[in-house]
Amino acid sequence: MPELPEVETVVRGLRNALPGRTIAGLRLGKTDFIEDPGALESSLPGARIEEVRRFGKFIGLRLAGGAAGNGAAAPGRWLFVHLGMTGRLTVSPPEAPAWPHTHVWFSLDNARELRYADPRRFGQMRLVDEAGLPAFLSRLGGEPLEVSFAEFSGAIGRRAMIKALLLNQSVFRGLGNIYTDESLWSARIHPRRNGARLSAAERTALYRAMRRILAQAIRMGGSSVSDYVDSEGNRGFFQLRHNAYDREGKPCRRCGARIRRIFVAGRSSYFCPRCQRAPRGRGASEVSGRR
DNA sequence: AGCTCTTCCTGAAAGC
DNA sequence: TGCTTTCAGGAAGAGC
Repeated sequence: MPELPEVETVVRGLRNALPGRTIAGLRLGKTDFIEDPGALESSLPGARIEEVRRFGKFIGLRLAGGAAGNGAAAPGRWLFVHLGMTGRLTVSPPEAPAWPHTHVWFSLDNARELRYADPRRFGQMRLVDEAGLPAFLSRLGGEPLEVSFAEFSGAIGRRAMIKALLLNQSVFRGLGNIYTDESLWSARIHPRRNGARLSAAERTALYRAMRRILAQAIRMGGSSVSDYVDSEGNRGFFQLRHNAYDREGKPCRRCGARIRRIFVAGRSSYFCPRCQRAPRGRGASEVSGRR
């Protein structure tokens, strides 16, 4: 599942290949994950890719030129790509075999292809013009690696389970199931703890853990637990360092207790029942079913 | 405000 | 062995 470190890795790769290139043409397969497929087809050919940026889990390609639809020069705009769970955005020679479920092919002006493959099509692709950018960004919280401790502390000081807060993209943008579980394990905080009830020491530990883990994961090229590969098709290695995520029944690397899995905020949550003490009240460590 | 439930979709894994 | 069923999960929307 691509989260912040995986998307950052993809973006760094795309930065080596895309800026300055012009989109010569594009071909679409299934389009139900694209907000307005017609807009892509009619206006992207001829557009130049100026910049590649990451906004949380979104990959943003800043474009200039291309058709505006009425013959006038197109305004600046962004093509946003979200990889969902199984999306892959890669650059390859046109003759290279495509992954199964490739649905978008952008031919570039240097005989390379930018391709988007996504078996489950939980990804997204949409065009946003400059005027729409503030509205797009307003739905997203701060970047986890850029917010100050004061901002972090304020954002999680809410009456909701800390796991739900960290996953909520309007609180912070870019965290997903893997990095929330890893951060909470590292900071010894149970996923069902109430954000507003975390002590200053716990908030500090969580802030530091989150930053350290994200930075380390980026250095290792992200976690490849599902279909994730970078822009060149390579897998990441951080999955080898996971301490909690996907380790149900395995010994905690800190205390030896068995890692458990419960559902919190509608997601699997892996944690150590000994290191991460449940909040007082209901049996928060009981394994609950879903649906 | 914030929770649960549902929907989207496919392939891997479990079940029979 | 082989076919069928179950299920995970990011985001968004509905309903409570």
